[in-house]
Amino acid sequence: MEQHKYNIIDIARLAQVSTATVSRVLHEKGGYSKETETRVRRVIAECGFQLNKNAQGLRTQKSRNIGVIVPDITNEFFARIIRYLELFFLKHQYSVLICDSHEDIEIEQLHIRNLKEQQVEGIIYISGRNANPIQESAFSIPIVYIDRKPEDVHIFVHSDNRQGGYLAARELIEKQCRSILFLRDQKKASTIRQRRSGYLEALEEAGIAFQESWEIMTKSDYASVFKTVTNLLMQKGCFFDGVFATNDNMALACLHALHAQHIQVPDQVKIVGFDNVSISQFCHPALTTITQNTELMAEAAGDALLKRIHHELDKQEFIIPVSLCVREST
Amino acid sequence: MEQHKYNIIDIARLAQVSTATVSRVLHEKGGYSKETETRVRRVIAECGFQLNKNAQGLRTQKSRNIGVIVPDITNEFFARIIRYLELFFLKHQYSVLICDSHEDIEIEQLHIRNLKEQQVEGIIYISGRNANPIQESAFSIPIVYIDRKPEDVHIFVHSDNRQGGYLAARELIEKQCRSILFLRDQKKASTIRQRRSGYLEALEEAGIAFQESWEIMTKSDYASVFKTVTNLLMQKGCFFDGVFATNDNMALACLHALHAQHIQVPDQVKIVGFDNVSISQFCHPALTTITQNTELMAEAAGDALLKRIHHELDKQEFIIPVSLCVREST
DNA sequence: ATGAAAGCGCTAACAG
DNA sequence: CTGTTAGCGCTTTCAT
Repeated sequence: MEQHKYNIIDIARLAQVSTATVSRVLHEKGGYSKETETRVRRVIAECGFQLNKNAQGLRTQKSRNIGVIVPDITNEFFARIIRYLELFFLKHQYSVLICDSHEDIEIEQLHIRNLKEQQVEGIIYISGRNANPIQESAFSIPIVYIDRKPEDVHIFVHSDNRQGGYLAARELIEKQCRSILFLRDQKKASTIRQRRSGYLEALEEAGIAFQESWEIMTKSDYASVFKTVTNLLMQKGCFFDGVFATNDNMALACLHALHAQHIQVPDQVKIVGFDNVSISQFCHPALTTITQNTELMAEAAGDALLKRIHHELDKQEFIIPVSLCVREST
Repeated sequence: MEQHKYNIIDIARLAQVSTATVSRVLHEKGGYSKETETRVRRVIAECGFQLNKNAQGLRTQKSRNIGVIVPDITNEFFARIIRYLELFFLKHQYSVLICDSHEDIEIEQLHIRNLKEQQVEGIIYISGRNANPIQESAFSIPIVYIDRKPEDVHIFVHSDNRQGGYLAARELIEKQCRSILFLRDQKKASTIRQRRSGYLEALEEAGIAFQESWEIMTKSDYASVFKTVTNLLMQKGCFFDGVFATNDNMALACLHALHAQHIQVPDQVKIVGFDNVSISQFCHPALTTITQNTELMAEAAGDALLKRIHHELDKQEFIIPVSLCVREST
């Protein structure tokens, strides 16, 4: 194959036209005859010409790049959103620059600096459960937030967490649970608050009085949850017959802790998780859980960002519906 | 904050120097007095000036971008490699453009076209277990392959799969297994072939004669593996006391299939997986597995690519050591 | 130690 | 329908 990299001037020369015409053909702007078009296209194909995005971006002041900042790409839930985001923007001829912040403020700053240098036209900020206190002003670039409500006014999209909490609790109640733990991350986040209120709503609807002792706070990693649940069992026995955990990993740790104490799931205790990541389907018994629609979330965020870039949107909140996925743990 | 975007000319004017000097300060090239330096730096800081990578790339013909193509970012093993790659290149002032091919040749082409337009200086191609037959020539851009041996000469890095297979089988043998299944993806891939040969080596070393019926081929998704193992159990009973699965997901499916037939792990059958993804640590019983060192893989690949870009490397194979992680399934 | 100026590849306004 | 040309922001050679 050709070693030399062709530019638009080479193409113009070879096709015996001006660079303007080549550019017009390239972008299907019209204003050229059928013959010139075919001639130009043929030369482009023959040379394997590729547009130089740097030059284009410099000239047009539009990079067609957008940045995505995520706390941990290794987390399946985030990875899924990113996947759909990429697909969405590919369709719209934008490139996506993915930045894993490792929940480290310095790395995040480095990434943001880089995104600005890359002239991104917009940023999607996925904060997830572990919201960092980032600076939001001082930003002339449009930002769409996923999963986290920023302090000042902005665009953000998130699941219908309240509904999720409600569906989870209702499922447990329908399966005859009367003492339902709310096993949650100790961090305070709007997502958790919303899930809690849905859970409370379902309890109330069923005429079940919420007990303070049902709300179990813990660090959200597997080992911590396992220990918390085990301690609970040791100290107070199995005084509950249902658990709503605020994510699948916590639900799984809870499941194993119960199992280790010879408590049967779902016979003695039923469990509902949140997220519907693959682990919930491949554990034993498979977890009933709340599905967050990552595809819809990504599309809503992408749409919103594009609109924002084109000044067709100022501020808005997008709430993505969730659904109950019943498996073996209830 | 300032709304206007400053460029190097603005800075030059404000600092009463030429753009050349600003550029020199920016890149610490020397050739300026202490005073000018401080003056320039102050202006830069005050304005929040950010370099324009498009212009820089255009002028220098170096984008400082590298592309990473991956079949599925949702797969934790790949996601971990990406994470480390990002970190590595961040350190080296390169941006990483991550492309999820969805194992779809068309999407991959789109991504490759985009990477070329972005003027990437190199590409890291992670093919994983599901190698696509991609075009490798017709490429003037340096490529480093991870996990897959390309047909023509190139740079590639992969785990010591043979050693992994050997360690897995030896662990099983040491724990008194004498009939050890090799549960593998039906696809033929160099990684699997290597793991197989390590497994055979360990058997031979222990004086165990390999039986054809021990090699179980199956599609690698959870449901298929579950079905395959279940069928095996139905038809031939539990004629084995150990299983070496070529990845953790398969090992997990096997574990659950055994469990469903009331076969105890590790009492009756012991299992070793491969990869050491988080699921292997959070399942019950936790899986003994072979750890692939994703960090080292990423660093080797990054190093190699950088060297290749600077013409300091032509062709080479990098083999990354693996290790045995003993947990509860053996 | 510093500045002037050319030019990277492309687009778009303007001229014809 | 097509061409000419200025200029996007930056680096770098050559002068001074």
